[in-house]
Amino acid sequence: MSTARPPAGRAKAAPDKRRLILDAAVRVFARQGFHTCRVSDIADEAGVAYGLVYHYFGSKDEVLDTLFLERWNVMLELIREVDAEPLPVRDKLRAIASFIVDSYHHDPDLMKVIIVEVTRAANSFGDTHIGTIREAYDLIGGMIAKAQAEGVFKPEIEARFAAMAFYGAIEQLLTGWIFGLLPQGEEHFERAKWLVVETVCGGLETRPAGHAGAVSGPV
Amino acid sequence: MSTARPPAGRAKAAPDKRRLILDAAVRVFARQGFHTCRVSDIADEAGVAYGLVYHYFGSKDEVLDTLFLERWNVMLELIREVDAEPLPVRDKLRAIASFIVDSYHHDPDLMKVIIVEVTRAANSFGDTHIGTIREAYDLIGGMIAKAQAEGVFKPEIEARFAAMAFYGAIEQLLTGWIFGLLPQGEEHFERAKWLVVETVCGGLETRPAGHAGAVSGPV
DNA sequence: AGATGTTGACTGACCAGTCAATCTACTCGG
DNA sequence: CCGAGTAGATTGACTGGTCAGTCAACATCT
Repeated sequence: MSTARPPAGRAKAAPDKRRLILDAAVRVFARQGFHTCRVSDIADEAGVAYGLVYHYFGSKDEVLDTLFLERWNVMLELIREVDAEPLPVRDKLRAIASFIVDSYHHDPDLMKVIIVEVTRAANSFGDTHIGTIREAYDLIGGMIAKAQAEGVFKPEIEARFAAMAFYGAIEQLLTGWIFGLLPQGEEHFERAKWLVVETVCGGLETRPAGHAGAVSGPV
Repeated sequence: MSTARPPAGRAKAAPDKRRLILDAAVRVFARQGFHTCRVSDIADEAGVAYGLVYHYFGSKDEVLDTLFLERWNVMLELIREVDAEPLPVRDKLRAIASFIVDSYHHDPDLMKVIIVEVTRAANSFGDTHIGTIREAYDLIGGMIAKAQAEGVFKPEIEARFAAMAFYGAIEQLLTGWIFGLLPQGEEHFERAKWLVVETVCGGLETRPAGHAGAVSGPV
């Protein structure tokens, strides 16, 4: 049941096999998929004995759970921080899109695993973490609702729906990269962030005019 | 290898066990997920002997492949038809959104299976059908590119990206329904179609003004 | 009688999870 | 400073159960 068993006072040289296993699992899950890979694949990839995986994790599932929660909580944290600041919606959404795209840029395998095996897995893992996943959607929905209350966004579109569409658009861009359907690279990543925010905000904003200074593209 | 083995000249009373198995598979896949269910679950659900599944299909995989292709090809067909007609982009996209949402409305389980097990499964099935899946994205991308060429849509957003965002927004709405995160029902389905088109087109159109007659909502 | 449909017991492979043994690294009394 | 004691880390052979796919027999139709 325990999700992590940090060696606490460890700080010096130790190779931290737990981390090693987690990182290896990301690569293996990304390459073969959670259901198709064997626990021994993870152990091999980590250069570690089979049994050690079970020393640190209660089950194969727990390895994936850990990976997901580790990352998703970072995102939740960021969303909350952004939400707390007194920024225009557009900037808030922009920050979220940036975070997700940057996460992919930084570790494509991890994001692939999270999206494919958890976020979109309507059975097993998706169900298990639905509450945690939902938090993100709700937070975004809240931002949009607030913008509507302030008159920045049109009120006739349910905030929850808009939040899902926004998040879905981002995730699909990642999917496009994962499947090799969209061109990757720094430049395209920046462009994608801009596109998503521009599109969604453009469609939601009250005053369709006034793209002042934002029309020319990202960075 | 063969995907289907249609009984050809069949037309009369036969219970058409093949169809029975396919329909049962949809229910079982939707309920338990492809990887977690056993072939015997499908046979049981269909009220048919285990071996009969292998009489009609070469493998468990082939059952899913068949379900996916059957439906995806219908969608491809629709997109091509819509594309061929001389309609404004907005109407074309609207038709696509409608089709997908209606498909979910008509058979939620089937759409759930297709999305969760194929469309978004970056390994195995996703890879197998990537070409077919891509066709849909390309077709939509083409529509958007054309609209850009005509000056209806802004040219600075890559059409391919916009297509992915559009499709992703729709799929995420279905995901919201599948996970029980969004309210369902005729009314909400109609609203969702409108939202997606309104949002995406609103963000892509050249003249952000002129929502004439479309602002008040669907139907 | 031949073809096609239908049955379900069986097999062979595979793999998650267990466990007893071995190996560290560090503690502490002498 | 030493060496027995110990707790955690690490190993990999093994087990128990599961399940995709096979097949030989039986049924039904033409």
